Amino acid sequence: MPELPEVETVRAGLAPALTGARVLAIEIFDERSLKRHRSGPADFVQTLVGARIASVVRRGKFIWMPLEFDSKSATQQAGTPQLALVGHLGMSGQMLLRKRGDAPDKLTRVIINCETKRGKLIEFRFIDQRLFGGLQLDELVATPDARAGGFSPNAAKAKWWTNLIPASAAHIARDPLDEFFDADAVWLRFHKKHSGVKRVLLDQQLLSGIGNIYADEALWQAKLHYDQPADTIKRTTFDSLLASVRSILEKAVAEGGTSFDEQYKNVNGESGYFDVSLNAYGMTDQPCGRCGKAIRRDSWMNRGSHFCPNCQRLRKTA
DNA sequence: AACACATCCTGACTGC
DNA sequence: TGCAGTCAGGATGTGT
Repeated sequence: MPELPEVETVRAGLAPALTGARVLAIEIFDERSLKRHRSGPADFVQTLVGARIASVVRRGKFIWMPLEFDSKSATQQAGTPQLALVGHLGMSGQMLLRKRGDAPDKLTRVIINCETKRGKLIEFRFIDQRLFGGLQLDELVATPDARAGGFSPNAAKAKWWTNLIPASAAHIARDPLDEFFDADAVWLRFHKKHSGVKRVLLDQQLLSGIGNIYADEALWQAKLHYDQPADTIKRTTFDSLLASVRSILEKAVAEGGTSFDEQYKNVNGESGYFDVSLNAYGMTDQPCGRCGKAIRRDSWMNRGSHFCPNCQRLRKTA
């Protein structure tokens, strides 16, 4: 499912169409996609209809759209919290952009009808097979470090929402592609952890955006076993692991995300191409691209860990 | 506090 | 064809 590169591809696809767009109407086909919106589906609709989308922002795997309300500007000035439409793709979510009236997409859970700032009528469709993802309206709060909440292309000029983040995503760490990502600070916490390095890489509160695929790929590139305890890893190894993470994420972003299965789609419903360059994930029994030994898949945390048993060995220190 | 684990869900695909 | 079993890239709450 979607990890940082897929979510960024979606964000980048949504932004040109949705920035400045106004919400006209909402169709809910499955309320479970709104379960994280605590005030209920009716409140979701009532609040969101009429709002204008100010931007599309991402941190890690979270996407949010700061909202502006013409009719409520007076109360906003009086201290009402700023709101954002927050989305998470979970394991199987997609966010598609369609023209009003286009053929239906399977498993569509919510449609948000919008008018773009150029006056085009479009549908933002939230599709989700497993319902682990969802949409919600959430209050924006100040970031703890008073810097940008997340990535968006028009954040260069400070806007009212620049240094805000949805409360529900405030605990999510900056991702390795974030311009304010602090490698030294991450190292300080990383090297004290006794858990296996893969578990630590997947901890969104330490660094965000990495999921099972890119964890396996980065560990393969850095020649680390998934269960190598983080506190046995030297700073130089951590640095090269981080360099691997960054280069893999950047490459995947440049290629528009992975499409290992049919779940991941960009906003036009198209798959990415990164799967051709996977070295570990999904390569069970295939020869390792470095040494030729068969890639192994271990059952791990209710999912899979793919690694080369020759290149990626558990060591006393790494 | 830090860590490990169970749990939330459905649909597509595989193999008998 | 039908059906049971398997699998899936995440996040969170709970218990130790």
